[in-house]
Amino acid sequence: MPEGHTLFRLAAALNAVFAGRPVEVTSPQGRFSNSAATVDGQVVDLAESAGKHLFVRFESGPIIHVHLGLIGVFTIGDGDPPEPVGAVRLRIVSAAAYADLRGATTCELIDEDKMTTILGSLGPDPLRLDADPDKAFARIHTSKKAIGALLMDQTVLSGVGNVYRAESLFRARLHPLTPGAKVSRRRWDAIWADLVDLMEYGVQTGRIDTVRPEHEPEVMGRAARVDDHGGEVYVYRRGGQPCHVCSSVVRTRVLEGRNLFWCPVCQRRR
DNA sequence: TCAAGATGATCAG
DNA sequence: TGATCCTCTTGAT
Repeated sequence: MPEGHTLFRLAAALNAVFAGRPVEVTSPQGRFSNSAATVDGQVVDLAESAGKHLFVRFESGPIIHVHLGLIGVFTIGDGDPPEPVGAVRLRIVSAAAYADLRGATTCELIDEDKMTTILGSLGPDPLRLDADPDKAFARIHTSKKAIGALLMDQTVLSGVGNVYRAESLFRARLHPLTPGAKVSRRRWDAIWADLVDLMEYGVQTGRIDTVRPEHEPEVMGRAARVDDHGGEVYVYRRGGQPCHVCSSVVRTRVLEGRNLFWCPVCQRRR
């Protein structure tokens, strides 16, 4: 259930149990069997994330590339693995731990060149130290598309999903249908800095909390958890409910196939 | 018990 | 833009 912070945490968790160790790699479901056999028994070098992509490198060269998509889940456990439950596409097992992958959009074995191609297709990731927000602004600044759509475009910016989109635009008090070309440099710098802050918090806690005491203390008492995927939020999945800040009814509509949420007063169109 | 919807992305038309 | 992939949770029946 991924936005960028989920993948970042996942890479760290996989490194903690598998990096530098030989692992058994299987595909109980069968769809990854041939590729699994190629790396079965090999030593894991390093797991790393970029945007919503996850890469598990093996010392012998091959790389497992995973994209969880909308519904994929990678679970990690200690000790001996249980009998596979459901469709386990990929299972990695070491002497002390195991990891099961289910429901992923992508699970494939790739080489260094393919990984370079994938990384090259992605916009800057707010969680990576080498990320360059100028690259994203260059795309946004010249686009007629809505900023709400541009933030979700992984070639513009990587790792941001529907929750961070809705919440970062609310926190910037920016209407999601504002054309990219009308977003000023100053505005963009503030959104980027906020995304870095929100996503680093997400890495630390495993939750998406965008209403936080240090940001807006007066709102804390009114904010309510939406569900377990995240924490206290301003507008995400709150369509039809009152805005925590101004009490206006939070709006919702579908934009490019994804649900969009905003407050029509706090995020007034200009 | 069952259907719908969900933090995503790709492909066809 | 809609269909599709795939799994899990939630809410309706």
